[in-house]
Amino acid sequence: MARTTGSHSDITGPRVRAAALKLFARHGFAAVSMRQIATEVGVQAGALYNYTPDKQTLLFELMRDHMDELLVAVQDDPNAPVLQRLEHFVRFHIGFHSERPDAVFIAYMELRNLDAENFARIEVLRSQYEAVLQRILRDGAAARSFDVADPKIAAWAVIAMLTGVNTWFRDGGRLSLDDVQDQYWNMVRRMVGTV
Amino acid sequence: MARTTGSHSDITGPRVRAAALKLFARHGFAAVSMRQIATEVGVQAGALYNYTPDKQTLLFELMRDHMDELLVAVQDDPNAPVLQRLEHFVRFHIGFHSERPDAVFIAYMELRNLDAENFARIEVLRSQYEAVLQRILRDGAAARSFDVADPKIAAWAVIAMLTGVNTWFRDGGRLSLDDVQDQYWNMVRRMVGTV
DNA sequence: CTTGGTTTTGAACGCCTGTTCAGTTAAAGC
DNA sequence: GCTTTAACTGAACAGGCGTTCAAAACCAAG
Repeated sequence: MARTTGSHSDITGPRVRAAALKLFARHGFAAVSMRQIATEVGVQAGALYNYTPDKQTLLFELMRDHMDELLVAVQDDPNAPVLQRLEHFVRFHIGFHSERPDAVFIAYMELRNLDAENFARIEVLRSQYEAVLQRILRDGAAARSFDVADPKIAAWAVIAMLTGVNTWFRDGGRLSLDDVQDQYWNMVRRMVGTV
Repeated sequence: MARTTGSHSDITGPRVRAAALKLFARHGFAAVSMRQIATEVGVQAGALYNYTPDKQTLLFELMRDHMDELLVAVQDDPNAPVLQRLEHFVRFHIGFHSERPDAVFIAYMELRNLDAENFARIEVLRSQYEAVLQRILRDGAAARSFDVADPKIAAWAVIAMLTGVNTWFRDGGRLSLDDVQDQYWNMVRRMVGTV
């Protein structure tokens, strides 16, 4: 036996995913060819197929990995004060998403390029994330800490608003991440009618 | 002279744009071929070039027409009470966008498929629309009717939130358009700290 | 019914697509 | 230093791409 450890696949594999992530985010899944990804990695197109069975799976796994990371990272303590839980969620969402703009972009833009089965899988993960915020809003409404007519819609509204940050926020711009988190937390706090 | 009136181009032209709008929204600009559009129209691919110089221009004109319509339709009366101006904007945005989901989808998703020049043109139009809401928020802040720390960011937050409606709202669903407009107006009113 | 202009066809252009695979390269373990 | 095998190349496959254009079809006006 030879070449089991220290083989290049440990290096090339991540580089393939990184190149795909970058190019898909920049130009869109359908507009990027396997040869473009290969060139970015510094390899021939055929070599990519050591790391993914096909282009569709490459996209799906990028999205799934992103959603998995998101679900692991979001943490909600049901025993904490509900206002604090909401603040934590808002700051977390902005912070987490601002650190991986490419993955976020792909996760929101390339859903329609997934086949039906993969689409359904991603949708499950997305719903699980939304459910975290819905739970917070429902608990807050039940405790009369919040005044939200429809927690589902309020959750969608908050998430859309927070995710929108990624369209303009750039590190080193006019506002620091902290500034942005403060401002959005302020807006969300009012939005849910905190009493 | 012959065949000046009643010629087919008056019919085919709009049909080409309608087919492109539908297919671009469903599958994405890069994933749709000129032959697919032609099939949808019931014509050969070559015939499309009587109606657009190329695929890129077809996309650009769909986006430009949508933005033009939007800018004509949005109406803000600087002399009206500022709270009323904001309410009108919120209800208008939701109503206008819910009527043309395909065009909205394209306008937000296909920016990266525009060449640099066309991208810049669309960005100008988008800024003009954002400026309408910014003006309202600024006026409201100046009159101490609103409490907004940063009108630019508040405008982005509101627009992102409102545009998010299109990802889930379907006519004939659980909520009527009026319900949705009411709920979002409620959230926005609180968000800007109406006094 | 002919004329003249509009609209469409259908084939062709060169190039790019995702994917496969026999053959080459190179490094780790003996 | 030889063997083994993971990693990669480079060519090929069948098919699709955007776009062009001569020729045909079509239809209203004269």
